[in-house]
Amino acid sequence: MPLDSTSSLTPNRLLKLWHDALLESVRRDTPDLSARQMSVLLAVYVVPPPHTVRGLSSSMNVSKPAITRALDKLCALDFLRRKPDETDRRSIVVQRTVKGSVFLSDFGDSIAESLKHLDD
Amino acid sequence: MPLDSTSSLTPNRLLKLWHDALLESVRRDTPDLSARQMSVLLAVYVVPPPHTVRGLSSSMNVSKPAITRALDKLCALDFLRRKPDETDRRSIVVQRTVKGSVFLSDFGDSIAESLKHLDD
DNA sequence: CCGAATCATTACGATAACGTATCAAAAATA
DNA sequence: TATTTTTGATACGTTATCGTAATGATTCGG
Repeated sequence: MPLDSTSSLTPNRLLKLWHDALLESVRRDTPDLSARQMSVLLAVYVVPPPHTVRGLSSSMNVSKPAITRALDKLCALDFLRRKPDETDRRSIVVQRTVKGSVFLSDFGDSIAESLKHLDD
Repeated sequence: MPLDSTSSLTPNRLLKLWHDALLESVRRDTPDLSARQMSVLLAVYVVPPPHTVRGLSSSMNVSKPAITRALDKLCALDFLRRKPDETDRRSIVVQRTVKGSVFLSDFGDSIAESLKHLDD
């Protein structure tokens, strides 16, 4: 029997999954990112490149300065990297880093763990 | 074939699910809660009562003033309610509200929707 | 009883994030 | 080439949250 046929992921159970995984990340000493910051980070790792400030801004429906600030923090954490766009030097390209990959990979594992113990 | 046997919820796919659902909540005009605030709200709705400040504080590994402040915001939104504990009048009991139930119910539906379209 | 412990909250100064307006630099347009 | 547009970043004042330390109220223990 496949692991995911954890009875059926109803909205209520998904809410519990969200709670468990979120609680784990709040408890841990991991850098606590706002919803926006986390959303930016995930976008870069989950959505195919390239990623620019204006692209993230429009897809998230958030002002450009807010994206710039989120990038400031995520770059300071070394979770993302800004790289000048050679073809259009007004733009920058947001890239992944090893540290960011590890952070999100751990987070993904944490969600999977929460899913595994959803009935405990 | 059950809906949830969506191939198999690997950590990477769970990360994408998290991204999609989080993006939806960032995009929407819904009140944006910090991770801690969301965690408090979810705890009250997902974990069996009773809920007190000290209980939330210790389970989340967060200072009591931080919980009080989160409650300030969540009560202002009418997502939670403080009720004096009759048996021990030093304590308060945190309770659910209709508005909070609706908010979380909608959020659960949103996650379910993201799960449904995980492969789009 | 009366001091000590426990509960939630408030005070405080520091830090972080917000939105709007503006900026310099580069590109597109004319 | 001169003007306009676009891009990402900064400036500015405001609001929100933080952690530590106190505060008032209540309960517990001797």
